[in-house]
Amino acid sequence: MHRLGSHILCRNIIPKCELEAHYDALLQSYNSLPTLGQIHSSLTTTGFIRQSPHLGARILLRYTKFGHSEKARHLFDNIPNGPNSFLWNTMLRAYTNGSHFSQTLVLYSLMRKTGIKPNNYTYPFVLKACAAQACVVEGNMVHCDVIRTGFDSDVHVEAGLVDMYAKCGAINEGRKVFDEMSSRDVVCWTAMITAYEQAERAESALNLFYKMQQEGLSMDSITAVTVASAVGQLGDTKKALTVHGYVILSDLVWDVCVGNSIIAMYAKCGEVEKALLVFDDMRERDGITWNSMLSCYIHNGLASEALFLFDKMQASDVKPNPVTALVMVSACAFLGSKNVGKKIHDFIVTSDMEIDVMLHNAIMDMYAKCGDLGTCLKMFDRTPSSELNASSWNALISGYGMHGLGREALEIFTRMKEEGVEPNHITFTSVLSACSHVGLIDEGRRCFAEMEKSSVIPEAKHYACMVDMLGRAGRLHETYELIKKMPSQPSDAVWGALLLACRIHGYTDLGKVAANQLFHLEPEHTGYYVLMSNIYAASSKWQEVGKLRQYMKNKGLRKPAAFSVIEFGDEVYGFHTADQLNPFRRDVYRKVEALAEEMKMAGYMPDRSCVLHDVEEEDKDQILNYHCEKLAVAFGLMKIEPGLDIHITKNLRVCNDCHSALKIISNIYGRKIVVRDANRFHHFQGGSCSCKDYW
DNA sequence: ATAGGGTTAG
Repeated sequence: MHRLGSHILCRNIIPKCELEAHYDALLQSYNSLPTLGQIHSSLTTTGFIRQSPHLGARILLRYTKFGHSEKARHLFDNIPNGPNSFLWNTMLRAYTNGSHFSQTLVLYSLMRKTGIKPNNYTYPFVLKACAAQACVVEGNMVHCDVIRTGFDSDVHVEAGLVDMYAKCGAINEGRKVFDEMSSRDVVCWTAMITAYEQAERAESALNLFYKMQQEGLSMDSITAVTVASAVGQLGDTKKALTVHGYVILSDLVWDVCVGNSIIAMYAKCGEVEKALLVFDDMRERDGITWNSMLSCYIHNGLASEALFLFDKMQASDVKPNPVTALVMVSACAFLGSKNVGKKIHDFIVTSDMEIDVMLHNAIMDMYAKCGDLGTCLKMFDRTPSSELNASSWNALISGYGMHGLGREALEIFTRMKEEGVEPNHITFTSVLSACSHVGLIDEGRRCFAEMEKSSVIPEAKHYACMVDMLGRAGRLHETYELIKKMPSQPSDAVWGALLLACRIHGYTDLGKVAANQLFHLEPEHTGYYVLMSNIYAASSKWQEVGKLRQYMKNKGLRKPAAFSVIEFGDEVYGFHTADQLNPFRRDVYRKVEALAEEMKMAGYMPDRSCVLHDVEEEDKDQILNYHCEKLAVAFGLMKIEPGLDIHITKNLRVCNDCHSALKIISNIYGRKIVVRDANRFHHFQGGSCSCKDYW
């Protein structure tokens, strides 16, 4: 600041133009806000700022660069003879870029009142502010000004208008502007395509994209990303391949953002291998690239592949970020892999990444879903209540519920309300299903009534919980009445819950009502055909059973593969019934057959009704032996040292036969076996299950 | 001297 001071002292002997040049140079070379403030204040105290509008404008510009719109505005208001158009635009830009959108609009109306003429640079800033706040009325007024001042054929202004209308939800207005343009460049096309994509009108977006190509315009990386997102919405592999082709032809695949969006597009189309090919071919990968590939695996049911890729990511030059952590933690929750989950938790704690509420909640949820309620509760208790939100409480409530601890879940629900946290739709789902798992009917009814009085609108999933709860408890007619009273169309979950209740309690006719709805709503869902044929079988209606089976055969419907995973050390091992590739299959199959003999000695009788295949009766026992949860248990008994619990996660519900077998096995081997199925936890110990056979 | 389209991981 010495130089600056000397200039001020010598101001009387240096001509004004030279002084301006000096300050210009100073402003160029000093790039920090404090210095700028010092220059500003010395210019103010010496009064130069009044003598030289040029310097004032310079400082104003600098202030806007640092995002200090207030300081800039102060200078703006004190410019002798008022600011020129350029400075008006600069000031508007400062507000818009600083997200002070209402200030932009206020200043714009001041500009009009003052009689300053807006120009082609003015409108984009103002339109952006309207778009950001979805001010369609103001936007419309600006549009009128645009027409009045004759800037309605400027391509930048027009693109701004299209975008403004789209962001205000007035797509058709935007389209009108778009259609009336005399010439459109790639930006305008992309603005219009994005408008459709954002409005979830993916077909329209793609049609417009094809039209753009027909007109001979080539896309750029932004177009590519938007179009890929539109295809992702449709989940259409054929279209995905076409878009991928265009991207290759336009030489855009090497753009990281484009590559990322192509991976996400394939992920949403269920094309894991294609996504992986793109991933492997990328020349450059950022955090989003890795996270996209990880979540591609997870959303397509390949969580163990995700764990493998996560290790590779740690060895790469891109380090995991909080989103990576979130993706991985939920993968572990899905798989029920507590050891891996803990490893990732440790990684999160030791790396210095920021843990926000969302991640914190996801970790608690992971522990609960991996059967470690203790750690979940400990984390909850150690968190200051100011840092807990509804999802934190939900994690605990659903955790207790899944373990069949309905009373505890209700207690937490009460505490949550006492602490002033508003329950949301997930809270009510968790509470209702907690009640359902243990048959707390009165409490469940009370919660449902409470929800009807609260601001949470009961959705189909809440009705499904109620139907499940009442149905399991045998109150089938009450259930049916509830369904008839539903304000919306009953979903497949609702009818499914009723069908299950009919299976449990042997109601054939009501079952048929539910099944007919389901066959209509979800014709491809095999589980419902299986349930209905179980109902027929239970009342010896073999002809009907045969008819259903034939129907499934004709339609080529197959039961989704049952799958169990078990953790051993830091590895996750998967088992499914006809797995010829499993490296442990020989030992495991031998063990499972030995188990069958041991169980028979302890009084086990295979439940052949659990086998739907059309095979000889003796062969059914073999099929039962190879059910995936039995294979996983056999593996666990061989590998996991005595004294440790055996944890298994299954993608479907445990079948009746496996449920009774696991009870007996827990008794013979004196081990605790914890199984999480599609609905809840079963803790097998000493010959009985924590669900008390109510499931 | 100033301007328009942005999603992709959750």
